[in-house]
Amino acid sequence: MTLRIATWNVNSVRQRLGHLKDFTDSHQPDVLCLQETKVQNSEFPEHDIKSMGYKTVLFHGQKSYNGVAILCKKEIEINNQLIWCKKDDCRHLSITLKDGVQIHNFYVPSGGAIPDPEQNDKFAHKLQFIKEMTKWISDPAQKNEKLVIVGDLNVAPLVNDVWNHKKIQKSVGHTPLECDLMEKLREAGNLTDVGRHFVSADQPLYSWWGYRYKPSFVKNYGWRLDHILTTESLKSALQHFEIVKDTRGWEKPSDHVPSIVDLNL
DNA sequence: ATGACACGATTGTCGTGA
Repeated sequence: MTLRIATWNVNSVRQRLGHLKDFTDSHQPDVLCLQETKVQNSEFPEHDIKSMGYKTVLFHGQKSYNGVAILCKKEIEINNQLIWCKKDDCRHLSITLKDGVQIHNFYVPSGGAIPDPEQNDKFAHKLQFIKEMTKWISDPAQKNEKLVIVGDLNVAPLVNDVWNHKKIQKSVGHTPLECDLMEKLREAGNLTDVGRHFVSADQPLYSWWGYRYKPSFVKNYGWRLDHILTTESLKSALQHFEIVKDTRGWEKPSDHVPSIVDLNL
């Protein structure tokens, strides 16, 4: 059986319903994890999403900012949401499927503009969040499970995860400190970076193109901020990976595009 | 070189994203 999991920072679920339907129809994910839904639970467009074919729709949101959701066509055994950095700011949701595969959907804090935890609380929060994830995945109780960790991790860890490594090194999201923390997270869980499992590290690979500089997408000034990581027990199941770049060229797009993994279970 | 745009909550403009 093939399980297709996708992750997409949609930058407002209500603004992206048309794109969600088109992506669902064209790529048929079994599980679609969303970030930056930007809507409180009472306003979540549950009915619209269910009519796209998702049996189970889980959401954890707040007004204006953040928010995650998991859309699933399969039966779910367990669902859960964890608190990170002692704040319930809607950055995590997880499900466990009947076969024991756990899917964890994360929206890591972006970290503000100044890459200094002394001067910038948002950056301190981001560093703390990644450290907590590292501690969490270090626990053999997690590490030995069949885990798929997806989401907008807001770090582009490798040289070819940004369009200009030299220029961007001083920017939040690609500082040596953040890149190092991401590598430690990966090592702590003995995780496979699925994108780089399929696309060699010497090739550019991006999932985000900013809005502010208009021609960013045309010029391919991108960053790889969205990730899929799997634990060791799923490594042999990895079958296919894809970043669906097309969506960035659609009308009124999210600044992020979906990433997809197929697992052969 | 951090401005540029998009979004939500608001009614004028601000906080946020990265």
